Amino acid sequence: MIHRNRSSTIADVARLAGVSIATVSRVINGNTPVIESTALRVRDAISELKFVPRAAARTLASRRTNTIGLIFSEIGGAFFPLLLKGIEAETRSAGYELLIHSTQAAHAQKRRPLGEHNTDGLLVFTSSLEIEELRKLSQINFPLVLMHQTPPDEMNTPVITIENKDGAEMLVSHLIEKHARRRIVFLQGPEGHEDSQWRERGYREALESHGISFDPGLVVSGEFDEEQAFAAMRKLLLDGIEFDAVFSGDDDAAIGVYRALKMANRSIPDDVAVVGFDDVQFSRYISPALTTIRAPIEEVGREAVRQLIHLLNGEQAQSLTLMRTELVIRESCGCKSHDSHKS
Amino acid sequence: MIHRNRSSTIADVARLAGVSIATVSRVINGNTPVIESTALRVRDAISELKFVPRAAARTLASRRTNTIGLIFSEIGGAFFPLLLKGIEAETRSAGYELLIHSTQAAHAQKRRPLGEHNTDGLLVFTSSLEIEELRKLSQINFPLVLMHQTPPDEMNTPVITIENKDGAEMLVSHLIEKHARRRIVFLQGPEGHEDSQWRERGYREALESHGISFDPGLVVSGEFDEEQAFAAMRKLLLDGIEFDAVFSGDDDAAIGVYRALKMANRSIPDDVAVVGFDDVQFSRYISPALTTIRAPIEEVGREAVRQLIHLLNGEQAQSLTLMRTELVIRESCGCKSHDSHKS
DNA sequence: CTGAAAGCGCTTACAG
DNA sequence: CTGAAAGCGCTTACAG
Repeated sequence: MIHRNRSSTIADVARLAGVSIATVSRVINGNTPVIESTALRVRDAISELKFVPRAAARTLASRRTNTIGLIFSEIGGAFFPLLLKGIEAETRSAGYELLIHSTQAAHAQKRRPLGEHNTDGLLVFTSSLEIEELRKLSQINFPLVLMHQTPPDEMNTPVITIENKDGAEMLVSHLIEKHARRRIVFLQGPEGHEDSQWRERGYREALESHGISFDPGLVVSGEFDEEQAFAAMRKLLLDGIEFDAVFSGDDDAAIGVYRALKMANRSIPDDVAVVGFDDVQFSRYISPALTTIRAPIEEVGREAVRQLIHLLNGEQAQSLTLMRTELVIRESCGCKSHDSHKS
Repeated sequence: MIHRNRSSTIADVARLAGVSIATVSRVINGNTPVIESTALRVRDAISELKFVPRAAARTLASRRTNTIGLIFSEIGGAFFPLLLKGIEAETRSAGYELLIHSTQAAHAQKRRPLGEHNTDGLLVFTSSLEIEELRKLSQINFPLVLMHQTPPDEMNTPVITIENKDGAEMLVSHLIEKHARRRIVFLQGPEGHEDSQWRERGYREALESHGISFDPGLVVSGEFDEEQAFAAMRKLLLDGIEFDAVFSGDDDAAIGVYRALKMANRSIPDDVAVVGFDDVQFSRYISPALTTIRAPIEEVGREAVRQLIHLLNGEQAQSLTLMRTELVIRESCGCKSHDSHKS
């Protein structure tokens, strides 16, 4: 360990200001009235000594970590930055620290990385935590907010999610109504993925309300993943399945769909219209620009923090927050671009 | 505050195992020999009580936070996820926690969000921290590693950065040699941005070594930003400046360049070749696919953590780590795509 | 190899 | 409004 001249503590401040450490603590926390003149002396001493309270000591004494934990599975995807941005901003403005953990490369960890021992509450994205883990946390009443995942009934944990079904329905209805498509492929996400299930429901309802009968042969698995979607489309093409549109499940998968169609010399959107979901950064830049659903990802993050903070304050939290989604029409559906962003 | 039945402490474990808390501490930390049979009893007690040590108590007692801090300015950009991914993985595998702070929306914070009071060391990206702040931390010998930023001479802080100059030189030489371009615009990044300065140097050396004289009229500011780059290109075009290629400074700026050129009906790459820098996610998807430099961003993050950990262990750290960059040839330079990823 | 005890740096009843 | 003191839950010399 490198030698560092011990930085000052609350005792140093108290001595310099000529008060007790209790008084220093009170002016720092501002939760108990302190006579202004002494408060002033304390503040002077604090800035003279450049005193910064140790987080660990405060946590230990107050039994609050003042920290929120975020558990996410795929750091590094196109989805994460936006979510994180919202969460970071809101966490910070509420005066909390943010501890992040990715369960992605989860080598059997001996110690739970995030939990009651180092956070006051947890934000959990989709299936980044085993349902059993969630249940345990819920049982000890540990403050928890889920994003894009509904908890088991008995778990009464607040969840923030988006209008997946409405979004999907808008998308598919648009293909049917404006572009006269009737054989629309749907690429499912990972097994059990809730976003995918709702999107599929929206897809089916759109078909139904337009009198198009559901064809199970048009529903295949794209895993919300470029490569998987590519493979699935290749197979469909090789099998000679007929279709005039693809709802790729999400934007990442749309990339794979584009590749497969181009390889097969099917033009987008003339031969096959393609639509995605999420509106991540690259969606407007691919060619043709992707028609998709804008999900308010950053706002999902912010709202999740807000609900968690309600919980931390012992207040009531909203058990379900459903965020509106919005149709973003570009070119891959067959429209001429409406996107104000493009020239 | 919600009531939670107090979870078990080291004292509970000690009682159940019939040993002192010191012994429990020793088997947890494994730094002092403990006879196997008692160690076993302790481990049993730990799992029976589901004991997890409080981070705060350990920190306070050991005077180590076991936490690394990351200071970054622009969460939410295309660059951040990759960097974070590398940092997260390496931090975790070294057994440290990661605390993240974005200085982006830095409302005057009363308390330094990350520092000696809550971390053992800090990772700082580019200019996300004032040089004065850096100096203060350096003066008290606080472990610090910089990314993409060289410290003032007296500061002897390790830095991890990439071969900006080489990369830029490869890019510009490619334009000159393979595509016979001679009037190449360079879009600078933000004022004082080190990456930009090196890239400009590479640009100039490439010109020089090919006997092309430097024209200051071709160097304008794009700020590594889509909108700024768009505006800069518009102006160049309106001013009637002649050019046959653009090195946009980074990939984000390339998007703005594309828009401006398309708006002016200049074809890419026939009329104007365009190259970027970074190889972020969207670069292969835009049309035409962007020729750029691949920077090993994730590896920069990992290496930064490694160096910081050397510092934390009181070992010598490498004062400068320069990561290789790689030319990624796609279509915007005028080549037919070499990118194995595309069909 | 193990225990008793001091101490890490704060917060917070409890008195006054 | 302010102080003395207990206590938060660990780690780590110091003895033995």
